[in-house]
Amino acid sequence: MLKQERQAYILHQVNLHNKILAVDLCQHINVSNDTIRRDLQELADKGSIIKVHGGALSNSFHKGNLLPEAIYSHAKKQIIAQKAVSLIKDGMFVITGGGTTISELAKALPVELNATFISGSLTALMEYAKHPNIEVISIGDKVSKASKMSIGPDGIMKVRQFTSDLCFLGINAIDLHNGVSDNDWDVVQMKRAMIDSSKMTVCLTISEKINSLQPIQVCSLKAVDLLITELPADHPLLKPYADAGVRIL
Amino acid sequence: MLKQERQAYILHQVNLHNKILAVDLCQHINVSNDTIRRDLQELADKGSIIKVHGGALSNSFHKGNLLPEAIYSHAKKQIIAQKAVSLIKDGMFVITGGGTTISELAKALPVELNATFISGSLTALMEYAKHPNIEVISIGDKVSKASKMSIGPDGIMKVRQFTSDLCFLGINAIDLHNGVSDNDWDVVQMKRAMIDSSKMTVCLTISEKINSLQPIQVCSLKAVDLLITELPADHPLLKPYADAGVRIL
DNA sequence: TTAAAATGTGCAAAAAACTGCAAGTGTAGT
DNA sequence: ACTACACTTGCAGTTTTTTGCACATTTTAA
Repeated sequence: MLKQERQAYILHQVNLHNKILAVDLCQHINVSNDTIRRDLQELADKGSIIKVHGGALSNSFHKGNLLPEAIYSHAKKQIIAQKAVSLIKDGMFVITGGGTTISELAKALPVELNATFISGSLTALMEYAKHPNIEVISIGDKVSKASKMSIGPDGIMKVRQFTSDLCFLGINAIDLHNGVSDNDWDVVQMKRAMIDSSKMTVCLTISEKINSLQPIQVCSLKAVDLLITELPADHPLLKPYADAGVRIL
Repeated sequence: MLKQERQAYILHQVNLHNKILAVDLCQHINVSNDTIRRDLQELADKGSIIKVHGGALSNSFHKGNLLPEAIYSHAKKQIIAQKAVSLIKDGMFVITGGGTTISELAKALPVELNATFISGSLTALMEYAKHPNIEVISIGDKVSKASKMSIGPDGIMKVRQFTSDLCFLGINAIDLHNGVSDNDWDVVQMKRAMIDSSKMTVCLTISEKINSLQPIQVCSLKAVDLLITELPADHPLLKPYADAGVRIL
């Protein structure tokens, strides 16, 4: 087998599987691993692949999969935010949790929107406060370091004083049997209070968290009025939830 | 599984769930926890994640969002912050306003300090929440767009429930006849409540604001226990205030 | 305070990589 | 045909990387 032929094969395999082991190539092509190593080195020098100890990775792994992974999921959250924004009408009272998805929601709010936003998340509040026409109400209490949220009985009591039109929660895990679940007891208490005090509960999550489970249940599926992901509403992954009575957006 | 592949997976999981346990990773990837620990260490060294006992956290939350250089008279405010920090002892309850000077104070707090900080300023709260040993209590109410502070009767009532050891206020104007003055009615109400509810009131300001006047009086000079500027305590500009009974630092 | 879990460190085995070298191959010019 | 030469390939010895294990230490939780 010719050198160029061999390298073309390697490149093909790498791009196909996103990775390749040097030992596998040795067996497949039946050449010494020295030859394979030299091929990988040349391809890496040309920038066609990324050579690592034990084999090689596709370029898309770093440049198209890893770094943009953050951007990619960022894009997903923007899609989710757009859908969520469409639910908010002038004059509404909206209570929200925290997290990056909610921050995206805050950034996506149209400037002409007149509404009142209630939250205990410092990051979310900062975003809301930048908007010109939105009333912002901060829920105060002891601030949780992990979640950058005010959490405690005092805050929960304050939340219960409101009756909001919408409750937006970025969620960490949801599955058919256990509903929405999370891993922070105090945050869960706050989320429950938010759900109880609003007419409609909307859960926001990227699809990767669908069908995952965390130790503490926030609420059952019945309590979720609407589920928003970056996927289209008729996506098969969401079908079971639609069947269980959750509206999908 | 290749090392880079593994680390990419870890990074993905961390960014997805905002946290990950080392033991879980061991099971998922099926390698020894030594390997996982080394991976976490490397990722943490690169700054991709934050390594903690038992696993790792996403660093996306903890990145600072204020550029220090953008703050006016940044160096002077750091000097002020250093002086102010020297007043805080372990176990104290400290109530603070907002503004860039207070943010500098927050950044200058020593990591080993154990104290409780109370504030209604979103920016200040964000800074306090980054510190490991500080209890943070958020005062909630309607958020003022201009000052990024929670302000209103509810918040004032909450402030009055505390008796703090120290009250730090960044001030906009101070002069001999009118004492401390400001230009935002709601903010002034909150500042008054903070002064009333603490044993000692400390005013922080850069020297440019000394001998200036704003429309609304916050408090008289008598109510100010301590005045901190970037100038040395015996500077002639401050002499009249010392004569009037204000301690200078 | 005590027990369990997690961490750091040193070490050793296995895998992989690097280096130099020699044998094989193909090409071009004489 | 034959030689010179560049190029490729495989081999052996050494070095580096990776990984798991044992043990002492630290941290956490009850």
